[in-house]
Amino acid sequence: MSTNPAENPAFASHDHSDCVERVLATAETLCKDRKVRLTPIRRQALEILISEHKALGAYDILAELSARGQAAHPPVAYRALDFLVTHGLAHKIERLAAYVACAHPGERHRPAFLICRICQLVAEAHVPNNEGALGSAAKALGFQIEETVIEAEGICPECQKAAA
Amino acid sequence: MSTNPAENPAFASHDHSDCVERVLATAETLCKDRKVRLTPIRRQALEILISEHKALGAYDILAELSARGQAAHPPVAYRALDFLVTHGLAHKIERLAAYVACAHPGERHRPAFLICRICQLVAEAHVPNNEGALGSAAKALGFQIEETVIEAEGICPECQKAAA
DNA sequence: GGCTTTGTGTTATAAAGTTTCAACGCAACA
DNA sequence: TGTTGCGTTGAAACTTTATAACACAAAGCC
Repeated sequence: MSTNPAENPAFASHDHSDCVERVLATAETLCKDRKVRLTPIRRQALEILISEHKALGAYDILAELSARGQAAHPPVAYRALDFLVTHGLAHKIERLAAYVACAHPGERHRPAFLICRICQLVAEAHVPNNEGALGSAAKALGFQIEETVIEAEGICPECQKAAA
Repeated sequence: MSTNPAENPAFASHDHSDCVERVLATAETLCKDRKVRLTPIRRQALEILISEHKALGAYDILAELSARGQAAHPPVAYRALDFLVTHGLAHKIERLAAYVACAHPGERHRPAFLICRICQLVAEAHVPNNEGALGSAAKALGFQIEETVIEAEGICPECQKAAA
C-alpha cells in the first residue's frame, strides 16, 4: 500500500474490486489478531464503505444494509460504524457527519482528509504523527492531544479540470 | 492581542469582561467596515459566545437568546451563527457540533482548535496559513483547498493537574 | 449443560439542522 | 414623501443525525 500522497488513488481511476478485496482481507486478519469479531453486519458495513471513496452517512449505510436484508434500525448502522471506527477500519468525516473506509487499515496514523465539495470524493492523506503546527501549539500550551480531526474541503483535480 | 500560542489565555484565568468588551468592539468596527449589520440578535449571540471559552451548541445559544426575550425558533440561532461564522467572528467546532467566538477577529488565519474533553474549554491556536503536512499532501495531489478543519481533542493543562 | 460476555432487534426519543413563506424595517432614491 | 427593493426576522413544519433503554440471541468458556 502506497504511503506517498502523490500516489493516493482516491482521485484517480483504479481497479476498485481489487481495492475492496484487499481491504476486506486486511480487516479479517486484523480482527483475528485482536480477537474481535468481524460479524456479518460489520463486514457488510465495511464492504459498503469501501465500495465508494465517497463518505456515506450512517443512514446511507443503513439503507444499503436494509436492502441486503438486515434489520434497518439506526442503532444497527451506528453500532457497526462505531466498531469500524474503534478498530481503525473506518473514519468519521466530521465536516460531513459521514464515514469512509480507512485507506491504511492496521497502520498507525493520524488521518487527514481531502474532501471534494463537487464530486464528494474523499482522499485520505498520510500525515505524520507529529502534527507540525498543531503539535507544537499543543506542546507550548501543555495540552495533551488524544485525537485529531484534520479535514480540508475544496476541489479535486478532476473537478478542477471539469470546471475549466 | 497575542499571537503566540504559549500566551493563549483560554486555558489560564484572565480578566474576562475585558476580553468580551474588546471582541465586541472589534466586531462593531469590522461590521461597519464591511457595511454589514451587527443586529441585536447577532450581537447578543456573539456576546453569549464570548462569555465562555467553551463551545456552545446552537440550541444553547438559542436558549440563552430566548431567556433574553428573543424569539426562540432554531433558525434564529442558526442564522445568527451563520452570520458570525461567515464574517470570521465565530468558528464552528465540527467535532462538537458547536460554536466558539473567534479569538482573532479580523485577522486572516486558518484556525486550529484544542478541545479539552474534561472541562470543555476550547483554545484557538494560531496556525500559519501554510498547513505543513496537509498543504503539501494537497499540493502533491493537485487538490485545491478552500477551507480546513483542524481540531485536536485531549486534556488541557489544568485538567491534567487535577487528574494527577 | 450452565454461565458469562458480546452482539442484535426494536421501540422510542433526543439533538442538530433545514425549508418555506409571510411580514417587517430601513435605506435609497425619484 | 411615498414606494420600491433588499436584507432581516417570526413562525411552523420538517429532515437528518444520533442515542437510550431493554429484551433476546448467539458465541465462547469452564
